[in-house]
Amino acid sequence: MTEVLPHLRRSDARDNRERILEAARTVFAADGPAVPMRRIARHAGVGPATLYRHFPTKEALVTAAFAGQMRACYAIVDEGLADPDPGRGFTSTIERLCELHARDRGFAAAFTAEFPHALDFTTDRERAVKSLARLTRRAREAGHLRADVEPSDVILILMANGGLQAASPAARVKASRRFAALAIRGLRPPSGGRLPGATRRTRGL
Amino acid sequence: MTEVLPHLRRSDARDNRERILEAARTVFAADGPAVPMRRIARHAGVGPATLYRHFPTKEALVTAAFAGQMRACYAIVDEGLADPDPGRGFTSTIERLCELHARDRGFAAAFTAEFPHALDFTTDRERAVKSLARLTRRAREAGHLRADVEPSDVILILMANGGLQAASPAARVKASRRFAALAIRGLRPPSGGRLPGATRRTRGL
DNA sequence: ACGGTAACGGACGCCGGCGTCCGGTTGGCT
DNA sequence: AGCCAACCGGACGCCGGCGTCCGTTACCGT
Repeated sequence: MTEVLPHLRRSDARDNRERILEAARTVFAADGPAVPMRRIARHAGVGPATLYRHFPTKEALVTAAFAGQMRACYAIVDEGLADPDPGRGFTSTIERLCELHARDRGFAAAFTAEFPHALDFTTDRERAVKSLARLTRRAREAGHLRADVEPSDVILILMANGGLQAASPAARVKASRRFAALAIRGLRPPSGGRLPGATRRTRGL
Repeated sequence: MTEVLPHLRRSDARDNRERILEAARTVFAADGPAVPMRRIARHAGVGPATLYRHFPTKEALVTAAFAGQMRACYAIVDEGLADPDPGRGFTSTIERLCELHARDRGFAAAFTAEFPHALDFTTDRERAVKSLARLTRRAREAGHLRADVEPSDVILILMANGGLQAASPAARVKASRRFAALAIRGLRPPSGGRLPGATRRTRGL
């Protein structure tokens, strides 16, 4: 994991790398991933050249900066799968993912689809998506979700959650919580129990 | 309404104004309101100066370009209120608003909150929001929505709907439809009937 | 302690968007 | 038909972000 990169042979380089990553996390979280590279450099107390040497492209920086958040996502989904109660596992996963995304604006954008073609962790992302799908099917087959709920609906909800923009992070989190609760209700069977009969059809779709 | 502006005394000026507006609608709808002014000018076959003469600021252009969409929004909400069935009126309003916003990316952004302080139709927007609130309360009091649903939840849903980004407009509309159906279910009382007893509590909030 | 080199960061040129000026064009009125 | 002003749009200078070069600094190994 902690391989010796060709550079980083010196201590100050390692320090700078860390300072850059921390600055990136802070700034991205606050203002989204669209901020100019130089602002991150300034915030890290570092020249632009140094920033570019460590992370030649913004995508590289984003990938490195959000590796931790990405792991947190996996952890959330895995813990959901580990929950013996499929319904509770599903619910808490959605809630926690929504909150995570609300807290970190930059990560939300990156996770959803900031860089069109492929962020470096696209593969990892797919793994998480697959787990999420398993989690969803498990909850559905246990009768905690309507029969017509599909894994893609969860993605839909997560994307929609990303649309919740607000001035303060606190307001974002609050809105996100409310939204998650609402969306989860939308996925549950009519009476909350299991398979209470035919699923009522909804207009369109 | 069709007052004689100080300029526009000549026919070519009126023509250009129309061409600019049409170009703006097209480009904004396709790529959102962040596109450079010059691209709209080019698309309209007009020089930058002409564009700026007609619409000194991007906000002015957006306002003018989306006046029609804005009216469509009013119409949708008003028709919802005109529906004798409060539940159906509410449902179809949400569905139609979501679809409208999905079709026109630029308008969605503008309507929600593209320009922080005040788009020119902020007042109008507030009127629409008020009507939406009335529509919501009416549906709730008729027992078509859960007792704890608030008008702000509808705003929440519309904002969330704005987070549904997709490459093609068609995909956006499709996702938006699915999402609207899901969200509406999230607002309905457990068994779809009216006031079937105490509202089940949800974790948090 | 000292040489060599990894690493730093100020400074540079490039690009694209912005808003405006001004010489040329053209519609409208007599 | 001919004038005049309303109107057009190419061209300009400004700004801010980008990515890179190179002289300087300071870390590390002997």
